[in-house]
Amino acid sequence: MRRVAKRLPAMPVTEALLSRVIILLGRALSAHIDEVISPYELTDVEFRTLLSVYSAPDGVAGPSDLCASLAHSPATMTRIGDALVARGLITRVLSDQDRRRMDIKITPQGEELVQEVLPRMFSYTRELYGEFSDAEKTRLLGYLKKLFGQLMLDNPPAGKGEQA
Amino acid sequence: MRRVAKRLPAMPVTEALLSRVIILLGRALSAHIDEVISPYELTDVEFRTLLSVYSAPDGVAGPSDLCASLAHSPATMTRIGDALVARGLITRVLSDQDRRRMDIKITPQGEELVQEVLPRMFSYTRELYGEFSDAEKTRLLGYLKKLFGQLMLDNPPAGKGEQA
DNA sequence: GCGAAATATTTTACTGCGGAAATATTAGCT
DNA sequence: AGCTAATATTTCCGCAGTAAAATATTTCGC
Repeated sequence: MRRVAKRLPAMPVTEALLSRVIILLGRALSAHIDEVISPYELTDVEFRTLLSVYSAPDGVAGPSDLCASLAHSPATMTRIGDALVARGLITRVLSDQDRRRMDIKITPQGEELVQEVLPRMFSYTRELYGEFSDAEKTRLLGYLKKLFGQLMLDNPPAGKGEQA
Repeated sequence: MRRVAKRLPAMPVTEALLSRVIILLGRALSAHIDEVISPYELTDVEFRTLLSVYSAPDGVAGPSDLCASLAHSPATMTRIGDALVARGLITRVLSDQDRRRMDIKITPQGEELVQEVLPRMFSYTRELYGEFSDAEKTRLLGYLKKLFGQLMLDNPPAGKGEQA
């Protein structure tokens, strides 16, 4: 990147570097999540979907709810559901009130898996920010949120999921 | 996420939130890059490859160099090269010194494209950090680098490209 | 109540990105 | 010369995701 800067002096070096590092960090963090859940034969989106069901207000959610909060198409959500049902992690039955809908619930095995996986992520996450003081973490989060807000101004203000 | 925290009090909320926001930011930034280059009918990896060639030390690079610095497989790099050649943005000829290698050079049209696209990215990038003072940007970058360093300790220290 | 429009989900067919393995060619070493 | 390693390409395949059509059900206006 320095080499690019040499050829285009108008480049905002620090800012471009910031964006680049954020992108790389995002990828690395995603990759780590994949790694933690890979032994369970789940993809990241499957796991995140399971988490959404796990934490759903009444323990029930419909595919459309999950589509909205996870930003996937209905077709994708169907296949994710198939996978989770096949693994016995969720159940999917027709809703009594509205028989167009499906009621998705987590199974005991699903809860068990979540409660087994999340602590592993937590310990790694804690380790990751071990060198940060509480004040630093707070300040970093503030910066990131500010950036996020700026990014959502012009860009599609389409809700990126669960609103932090 | 708050709902998850309610069910698992052991969760490091701030830290998890930090990681989540970084991932989302990374995706949003990537999406914006895609958006800027989409009128040129180039994918992000094609554009990044073009940039690598643009800024290559002697204006020449081989597929294997690009593979290493952009973390792609040889097969992928061949196809990226095909696309860039088809658009007349690079040339790819057998090296004289080593006839296993290809010498990839950027064409005038390629340089033109880079010099047309980058300024657009720059102006957006500047805007993005408009609310940040120099000191804040520096501090943010410091935090992110610290995090990056921590992340590269345990994780595959496999070089993530051009070393910032 | 009954038909039309709206809603929720699934199915089908397709795209795009990326990689692994096999192949061909060449370089370097002894 | 002959063997091994390096370089790039081709072929084939898989994964993840979507759009649009198909299906089933509910809601609303009259």
